[in-house]
Amino acid sequence: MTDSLRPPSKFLAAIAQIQEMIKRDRLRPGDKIPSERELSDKLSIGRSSVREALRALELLGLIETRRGEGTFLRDFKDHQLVPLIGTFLFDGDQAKEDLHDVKAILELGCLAVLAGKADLDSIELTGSFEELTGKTGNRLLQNIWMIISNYAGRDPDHERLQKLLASARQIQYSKRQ
Amino acid sequence: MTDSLRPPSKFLAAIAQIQEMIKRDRLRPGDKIPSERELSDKLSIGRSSVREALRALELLGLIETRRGEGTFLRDFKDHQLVPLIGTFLFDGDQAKEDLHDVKAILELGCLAVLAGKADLDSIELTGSFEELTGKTGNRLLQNIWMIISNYAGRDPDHERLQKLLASARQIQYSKRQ
DNA sequence: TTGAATTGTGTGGTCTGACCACTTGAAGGA
DNA sequence: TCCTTCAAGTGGTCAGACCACACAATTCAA
Repeated sequence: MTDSLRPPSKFLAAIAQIQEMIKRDRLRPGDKIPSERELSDKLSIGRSSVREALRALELLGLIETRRGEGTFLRDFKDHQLVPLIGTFLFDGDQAKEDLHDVKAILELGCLAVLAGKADLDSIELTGSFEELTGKTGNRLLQNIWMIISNYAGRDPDHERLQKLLASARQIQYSKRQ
Repeated sequence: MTDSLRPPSKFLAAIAQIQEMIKRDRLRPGDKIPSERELSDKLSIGRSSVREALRALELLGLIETRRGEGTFLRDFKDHQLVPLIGTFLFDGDQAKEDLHDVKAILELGCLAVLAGKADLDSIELTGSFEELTGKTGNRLLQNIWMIISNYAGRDPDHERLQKLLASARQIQYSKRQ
């Protein structure tokens, strides 16, 4: 007997089954998922373990719980995720630079994506960058940028944006050739 | 009375205090953190709530628990995090494209960072991209790329990498002017 | 009839105590 | 010395009990 005898913890099992349920029932953000007691009953898992799973998912920002009402699927926003991870991950000062670098990378990439959709020359850099990420239609990119940006702090540095835009235009032109 | 009357949940409080303890005691990956019962005692929080916090941190890949031994700080790797998030986040087919786009963006950015450090011309695209992300020295970038890449699946598409490298070189050259 | 107050039910939030399974190391005996 | 045994500590899980809260139905007074 090597291993594989020990079944996955109820905690993980609960997460998996909850996920499956969400998928099977085609639940969308905002929808309500069964109560803790009901889940405990249906999955034959103690309420404690169900709660551990739900709390974990909540910390990930995937669900939202409202006392007296229930538990709801959440839109992947307003996550406490990264500030949290950041606390663990970043200690020194180097981290701050990393953060800004990644942010810049995402923004440059965002512009590059837009370059493939429309003419960059027509893009106005008036509002926040958030609008631009939205225009890409790439939800994942948008989400990651929001996460990073939220943690990095907003900087209305228009000069930097102009430089980014310039770089992006170069990419665009090079693709045209 | 507007609000702010309701104290943060014990669950979140536990997470916060555990974090603080880790920071205060200068705990490093591999170190052992106090047992659940001890935490429950020290923080004056029921063991259930402590467990909810620990399970959440475990799902994030921040800690590791070994039955009979204890709970240990973990290096931010091998996280189950994103396959999980992905299951929630991605439904349609559009998501797959998003994923690859973001991956490409990160890789382009990675090259751009390297362009600021060394000569891109000397970079060899032999091994996996993982090496390159490591060379940037940007842990965050590395981590995010690993997450995305892990979920997007590895593709040894050298042709695409060459194109990326070309774009990166352009950026580099434009900066030199 | 209408409106406000009450109550009931369902929900998440938390604690406690009790087991079980497992690891470790110390105590004991061969 | 070496092996066995066992006690203590740890995470894993469960059941039950409350509490705080939200909501809807009900009740009762105006």
